[in-house]
Amino acid sequence: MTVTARPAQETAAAPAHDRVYRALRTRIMHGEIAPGAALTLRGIGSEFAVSMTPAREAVRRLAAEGALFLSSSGRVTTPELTNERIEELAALRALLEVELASRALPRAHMALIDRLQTINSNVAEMVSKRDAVGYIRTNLEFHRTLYLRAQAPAMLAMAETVWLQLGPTMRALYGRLRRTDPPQNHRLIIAALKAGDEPGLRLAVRSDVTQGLRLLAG
Amino acid sequence: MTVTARPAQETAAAPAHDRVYRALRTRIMHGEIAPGAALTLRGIGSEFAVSMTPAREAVRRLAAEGALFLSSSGRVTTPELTNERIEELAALRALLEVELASRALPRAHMALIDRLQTINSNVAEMVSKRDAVGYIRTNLEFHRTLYLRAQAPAMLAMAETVWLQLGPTMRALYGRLRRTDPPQNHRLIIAALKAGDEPGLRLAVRSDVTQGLRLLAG
DNA sequence: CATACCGGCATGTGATCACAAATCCCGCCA
DNA sequence: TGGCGGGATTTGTGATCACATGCCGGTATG
Repeated sequence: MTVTARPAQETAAAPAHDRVYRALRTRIMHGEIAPGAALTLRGIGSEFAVSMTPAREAVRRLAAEGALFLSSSGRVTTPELTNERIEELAALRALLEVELASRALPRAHMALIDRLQTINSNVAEMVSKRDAVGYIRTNLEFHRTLYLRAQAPAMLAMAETVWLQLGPTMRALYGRLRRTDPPQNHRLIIAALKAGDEPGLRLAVRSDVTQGLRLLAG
Repeated sequence: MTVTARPAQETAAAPAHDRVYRALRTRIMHGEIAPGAALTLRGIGSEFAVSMTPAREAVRRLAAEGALFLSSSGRVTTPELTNERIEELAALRALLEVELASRALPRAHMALIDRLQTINSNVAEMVSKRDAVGYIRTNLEFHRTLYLRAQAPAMLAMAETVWLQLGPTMRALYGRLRRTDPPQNHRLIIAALKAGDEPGLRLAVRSDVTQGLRLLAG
């Protein structure tokens, strides 16, 4: 088939493997797939109406980012993380996101803070609706919006890779915990941004990032 | 063709795409390819006596790790980093490797320190021989040997990803700077390990990781 | 009733091919 | 002499196929 040249709308005319990659990536990052779930190349191919070739490329790419696990025989599943691995990834989030927030701080003007507050109200809504996927999505949007201001694309890419790896597990985790209180740490982050309080910001981000992942230790 | 089932020697019987991936990865990480150098799928395929399919998978995997750059039309080159990107990657190295070293410290016994000293003498030899690739290789071996003790595989994988991205640029950088003095920071690292001095270790690692990358700012 | 064997099916791997588009190079014209 | 157009070639993309292997059933046997 090759590229059918979208009549309009699309500016890039994305190749098939890229469309598949992006679709799967979003699904995994948002926790729409359970940990340990199996995928097949032919299954992916038929779902997106492509052959095995682009499906394979998308899967390889995701596996390289740690978003998928390839068994020794090549079978594809979402990763089932051990507690140790989860703690390590949480530590990575803390390390990377504290730095990103710190770099974003001097560039965070009122317009950005307003946007963060808007997003945060969406987060609160998702929490109250107990919409796990919606919560993960808006929560990541909150963090990404802040970190984009850091002007550090490589660092942001690494943070997103960690989110990807945690995706399926996040879903399982947030499904387990029944919370309806709004995200308190997000308010601390916004307050620290307003005050230009860097130590406070670092602490708030660290708490926000590690809070949800701690409860599995019990 | 498929797998020809190695008679012996190999424990894993690596698939073609994996062999290609590993070979290219080593080359790139060790700085054996110049920044901006072009690769072709057919070229890679014929070099490793495989078809385009495994070559493509290896390239995609490396591109996902940032080791290769794919132009919008799909052309494959090693990345040409801007100064900003190099500084960001150096900051990432500092962030990740300081943490890894810190986690390795409590587990660093004499046997490990001895091995580090042996590796370090190899580093010194490479420096005196002005062997850029050999220097990069032994230098990374020094760091990896230390960080393996941190028992943090995800964090180590991220650090290696950063090394990969810097590979081609490292070569160009170290080729430019004519140094023959042995690695002073490595000695500081070893001394801090012996003394169990965590702040000193963090500082030494940070200096070692950022030193070589600073000179481009001038 | 548990376990080991075995056959069929599902699945990943790699080769090959057709196609489109990007790139390159050479000659032409101003 | 320098820039530009156009055709040949290079190059990535995606589909399809043959094949080996691994997985999962049933069945027979202890």
